Amino acid sequence: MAQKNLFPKKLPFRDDRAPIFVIDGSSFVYRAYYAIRGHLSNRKGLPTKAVFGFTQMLLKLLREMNPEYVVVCFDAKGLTFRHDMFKDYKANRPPMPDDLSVQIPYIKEITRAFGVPILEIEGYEADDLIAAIASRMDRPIVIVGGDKDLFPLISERVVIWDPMKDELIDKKKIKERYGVEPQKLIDVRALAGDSIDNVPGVPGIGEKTALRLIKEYGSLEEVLNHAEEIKQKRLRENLIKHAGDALISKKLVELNDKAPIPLEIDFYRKRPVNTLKLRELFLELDFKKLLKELPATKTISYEQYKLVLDFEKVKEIVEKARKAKVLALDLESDTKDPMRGKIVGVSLCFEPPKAYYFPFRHEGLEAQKQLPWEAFSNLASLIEDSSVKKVGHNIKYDLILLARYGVTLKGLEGDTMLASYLFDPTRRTHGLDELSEELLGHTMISYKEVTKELAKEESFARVPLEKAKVYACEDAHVTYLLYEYFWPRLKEETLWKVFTEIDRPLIEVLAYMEMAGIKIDTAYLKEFSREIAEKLKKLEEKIYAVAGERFNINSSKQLGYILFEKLKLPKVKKTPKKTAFSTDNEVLEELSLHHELPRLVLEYRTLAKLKSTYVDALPKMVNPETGRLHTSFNQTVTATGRLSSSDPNLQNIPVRGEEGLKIRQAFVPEKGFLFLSADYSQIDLRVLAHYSEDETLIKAFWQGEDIHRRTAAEIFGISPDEVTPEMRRMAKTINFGIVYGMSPYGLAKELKIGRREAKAFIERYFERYPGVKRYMEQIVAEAREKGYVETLFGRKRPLPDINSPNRTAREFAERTAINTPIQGTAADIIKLAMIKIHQVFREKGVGTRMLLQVHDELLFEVPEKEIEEIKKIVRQIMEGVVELKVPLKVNLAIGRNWAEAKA
DNA sequence: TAAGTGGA
DNA sequence: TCCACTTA
Repeated sequence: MAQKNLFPKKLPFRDDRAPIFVIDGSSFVYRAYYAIRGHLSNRKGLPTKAVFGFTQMLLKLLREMNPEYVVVCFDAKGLTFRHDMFKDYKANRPPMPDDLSVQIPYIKEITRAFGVPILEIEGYEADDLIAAIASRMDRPIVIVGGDKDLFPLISERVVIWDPMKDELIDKKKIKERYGVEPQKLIDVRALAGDSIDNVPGVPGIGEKTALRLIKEYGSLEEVLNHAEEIKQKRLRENLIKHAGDALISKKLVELNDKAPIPLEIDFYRKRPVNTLKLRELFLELDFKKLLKELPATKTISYEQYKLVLDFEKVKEIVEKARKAKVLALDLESDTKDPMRGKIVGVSLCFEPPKAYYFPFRHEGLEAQKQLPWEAFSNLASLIEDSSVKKVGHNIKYDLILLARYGVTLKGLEGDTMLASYLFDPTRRTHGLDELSEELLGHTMISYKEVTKELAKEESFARVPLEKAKVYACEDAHVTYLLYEYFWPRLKEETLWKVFTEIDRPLIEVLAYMEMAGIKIDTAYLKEFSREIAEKLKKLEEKIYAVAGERFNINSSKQLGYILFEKLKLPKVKKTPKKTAFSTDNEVLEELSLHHELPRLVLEYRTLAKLKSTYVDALPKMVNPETGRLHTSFNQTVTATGRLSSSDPNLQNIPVRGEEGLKIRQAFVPEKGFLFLSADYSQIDLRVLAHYSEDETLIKAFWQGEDIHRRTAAEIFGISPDEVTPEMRRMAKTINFGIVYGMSPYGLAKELKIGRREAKAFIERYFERYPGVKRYMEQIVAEAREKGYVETLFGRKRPLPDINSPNRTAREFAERTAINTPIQGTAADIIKLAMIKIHQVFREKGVGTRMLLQVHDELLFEVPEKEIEEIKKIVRQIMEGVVELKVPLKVNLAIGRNWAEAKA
C-alpha cells in the first residue's frame, strides 16, 4: 500500500486543484459480484467475492491516483423519489442476492479502514449522490465507475474513470463516440428507454434512432414538438402516442442533483489508512495475498526487554511469574536437534511488552557475566509448577531439551505453532516469524541477522548477550502475542476440542517417543552396504557396456540423453514440469520391452536409492549419547492431520521386496526386549463405512470378511469364493483409489487399463456400494457450501478451490474433500489411541516404550516379560478408542526386529 | 494423494 | 530447483 505520490493518469483539467474522486460504490459491488467467475469464501464459508473485487478496485484507485479527496457513494435502502413518480421503476430488478448482501457490511468496513469517507443518504441512489457532488462541489471531479447512466454528468470539470478497463472518459470522448453533448444523453435515453430499469421510453426507438433524432432536433422536447414532421410512419405515430411516456422517462433518467450532500470539502478528505483494522478484516476474510501486501506496521518496542544477570533478580522475576495468567517460554540452544543441544539461555514473557532473557551458557568474553547455573533451578521450579500455565512455539522442542536436564514441564496450556496448524493446516509454514509478520504485522529479527557476525560453525552460544537478549525476548514476546491471537479464535470453533483432546496431549507423547529413539544394528548395515556396493559396481559396468559409454546413471538428464538421443528409444512422457522427457520407473518399465538397458537402470536405481537413503544414511544419524536413532515427529505439516517424520524419516522405511525386508531387519529392540507392532486393519475403509453407512460395507466388516475379496465379488458379480487373485488385486487397487481420492485417470494408470474401463469399474463399484456414492456427493456438496471439510472430531481443512472455474483445480479439491475426512479421521483415531496408551503405560509404570507411529501402525519396544500384558492393553485401547458403526480391528505381531514384527 | 530425502 | 523413489 505504498502511498507514492504519483499521478500516472494525466487528468484533463484546466483547474489544477486536487480533484474529488467519487466512487460509484453500488455499481462496483454488483460488478465484482457478477464479473468474477466462480466462488470465493473464507474459512467459515462466508462469501467474499464482492468484497474481494471491491477491495481490489479501491486499492487500484488509491495506488494509481493517490487522491487527496475521495468518497464512496452507496445506494440507500428503501424507495427513492423515482418510485413515487413511477411505481414500476426498476421493477425488473431482482432484489440483492443474500450472498451479496452479507458482504456489504465488510465492504463498508474496508472502505472506512482505507480512510475513505462513505456517503449514503436515505431516499437517494448512488447515482443521485454522484450527480449532486458533480454539479454542486466546485472542484474538478473524477467519477470512478463505468456505468453509462453517469455519462451525462461529464463536463469540462467532470470526467469518468473506469479502473477496471483503465479508461478515462471526458467530454471530447463522448462527442467522438455519440456526436452529442454529454447532457443530451439524457434525452437519448428517455427516448430509447431502458428495459433493465423499466424506463418505458418510446416503443420502436433504440439508441441509434434516439441519437439521430436528438442530433437533428437538439432535445427531447424539440423532437416531440416536431414529431409531425417525421417521415417514417411508425416512428411518427409512436412518438405522438407515447410523448407522455417519453417525458416521464426523461424525469426518471434525469439525475437529481438536489440530494443533501455535505458541501464542506473536508468531508471528502482522504484519511490515513488503518492498517491494523485492515489486517483484522483481511484475516477474517482470508485475503491472504492482500494481507501480505500490508506493510508491517506494528512496531514492537524492545525497550522493556531485560537481560537478567543477577541471581537475586532471578528470584524476584520467578516469584512474579508464578502469579502470571500465562507464561510464554522459549529456550535457546546451540543446535536444532533437541536431543543434542545444551540450554544456552531461557526467555520468558508474562507481562508483554516486558520480557526477560536468562543467559546461562554463552561462550566468549562475556561468559563470566552470565547467571550461575544454580539459578537455573529457580527457573526449573517455575517450569515444573503445574499451577503456572505455559505456552511456547513448538514446545515439544523445549520439552525434550528440558527433559534431558531432568526438568519436566508441567501446566502446558498449549503451543502457538499447533494453534496455527489447527487454524489452517494448509499453510506453508507455521514459523514464528511468518506468523508474526502476517498476523501481527510485526517483522521479527531473523536468526540470520543475529548470527551474521559469527563464523559458519558457531552457534547461538557465541551471540553477544545484548543481541541474544533482544532475539530471545522477542521470541517469547511474540509467542505471548500469538497466544492472545489464537486462543479466542480456537475457542470459538470446534477446533478447541481437537486442540485440547487430541493435539495438545499428543505433544508429550511424541516427545517421549522421540526421546526413546530406536536401536539399529550398525554393524549389520555396514556389511549390507558393502554387499550393495559390490552389486552396484557390477551393474554399473554392465550398464556402461550396454550403453556404449560411461555416464552418471543417477543423473536423469544424462540418462535421458542415452535413452532417447543415443539409443533412440521412444519418448513416452514428459516430466511433470515438462522440462524434459521422463525417465521414471513407469517409463523404464515400458522401455525394457525394447532394450535391455532400462531394466538394468531400474535395478541400479533401486539399489542406489536403498543404499544412499537408508543403509548408509541411517547409521550416520545415530545419537552418540544414546546410541539410538531419534526421529522427529512433526505435528504441523500435513494437510489432513497425519503426522510426518523427519531427520530421519522413519515413516518410509522400505517394507516391500527382499531388500526392503533386509533394511527393516536392521531395526532391533534393546536386549531383553521385543518389538510389538500393532496396526489398524483397513482403518480408512472402516472410517469410510462409518461415514457412508453403506449397508454392504458395514455388513462385510461386522462379519470379518476379507474386504478386497468382497469388493471383487461385488464388482465382478460373482460369489467371494470365485474371486481369483487377479480380481482381488484389482479390487484392492480400487478400494485404495477410493480412499486416496484417486481420479479415474489415476486408477486406469494404476491398473494399466483404459480410462473407460476404469470408469466402468468405478460405476460398478458405486452401484454395489450406493452409500459410498451418496457420501461422496454429500461431502462435496458440503465442501462447496462451507469452503472446508472436517474430520469426525472437528479438525478442519479449507478447500479454497472447491468452486474454482479451473476444472483441474476444482476436481482436485473435490477428491480432497472426499479423502480428507477419511484420512484425517483415521489420523485422529490413532492419535487418540496413542494418548491413551501413553497414559496407561505411565499409570502402570511399565517398561514398554512406544517408539514409532507409521500412520496406521504403532511400534513398541516391550520387555519380554510384559509381552502378554502389553498386547492386551494395546489391542483393547486401539480397538476401543472410538465407537464407529463398524468394529476397529488391530493386528498384532511380535519380532526380534522390525521385519519380523510385520508378519 | 502426500511427505521426506538424496543426487545433480 | 528438479527429478525420482520410498511409505501410507
